[in-house]
Amino acid sequence: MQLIERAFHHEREQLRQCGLKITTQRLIILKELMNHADHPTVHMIHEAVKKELPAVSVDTVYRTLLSFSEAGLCTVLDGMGEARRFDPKRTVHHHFICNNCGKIVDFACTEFDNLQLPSVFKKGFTVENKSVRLSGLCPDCNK
Amino acid sequence: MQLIERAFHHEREQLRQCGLKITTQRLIILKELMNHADHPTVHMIHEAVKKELPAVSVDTVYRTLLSFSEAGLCTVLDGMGEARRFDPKRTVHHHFICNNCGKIVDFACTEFDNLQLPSVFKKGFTVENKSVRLSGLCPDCNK
DNA sequence: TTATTAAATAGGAATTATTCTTATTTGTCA
DNA sequence: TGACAAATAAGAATAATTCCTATTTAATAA
Ligand SMILES: [Mn+2]
Ligand SMILES: [Mn+2]
Ligand SMILES: [Zn+2]
Ligand SMILES: [Zn+2]
Repeated sequence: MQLIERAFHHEREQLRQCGLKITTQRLIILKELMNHADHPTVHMIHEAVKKELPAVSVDTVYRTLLSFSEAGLCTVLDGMGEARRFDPKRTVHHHFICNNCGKIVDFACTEFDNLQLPSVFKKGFTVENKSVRLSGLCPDCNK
Repeated sequence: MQLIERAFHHEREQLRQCGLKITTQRLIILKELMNHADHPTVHMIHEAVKKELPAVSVDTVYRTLLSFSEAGLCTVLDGMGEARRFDPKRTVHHHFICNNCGKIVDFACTEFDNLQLPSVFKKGFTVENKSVRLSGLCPDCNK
């Protein structure tokens, strides 16, 4: 555990800032998540983490990634009929999802970001998230 | 089956226009779907259909609703980490999803509908669907 | 530093949504 | 009416996610 002690300065600091207890599992999971620009699933992160921590449980990966998203360290992309995907990109952006291969492509859309919400949501609702979702076929799947 | 023979004129016509074989199951499932303005799940439709057709299988409801969506008779709202929801509303609209109770609220957003897609998608991609997704708390869940 | 304690974890079972398999039934169309 | 492809029922299989419980561990106060 000396290795862990020495490294993971950045991860350690992020957890501390979020008030999350610092555990070996969390440090490694956080580092793995930040290494994946491709919206990884729990399964992908679990596989990667097992290389450094063979006994880590799938439940821990789930719990940890969900607590990261609650803490604002990442976001969750629910659905697509498939497994939940996690997104380490912290800046505002949107997603195109390929209906054939499931690939997720990030894009920006400032015009949309600047749109006012419909007035229905002015009262009573709390809108926590606002995003554009495109779907269709990616260039690879378009033959 | 005389009842089915006589009624379901509208459903029968819709199936015919889509080139879908007309079966008792499809007629009843279609009618039920159109009765639900609240984005029903497969389970909800299955329960409703069983009242008229007790032996209908869950697999048939799945298969049928998916073929309806392929035929354009409805759309599928994948995800939310929960069960797939089906949407009989045929006009362009968008959704707010309550993170607490799961309720889905329709809304229109013409300004968004009129936005140009980012230029990334001009070449190579085929964008089949384009929508806004809001999430947060609905008035009921906001205490 | 050490003892205390609440939080985190491993491991596996349970749950739930969805898909698959196979034998049987049913529309469609000639 | 008869042939045949398509649709269905029933239940098994698969996969994602959550739950349960005994054990371990990080934070912190003495
Ligand atoms: Mn992203
Ligand atoms: Mn809708
Ligand atoms: Zn693709
Ligand atoms: Zn709600």
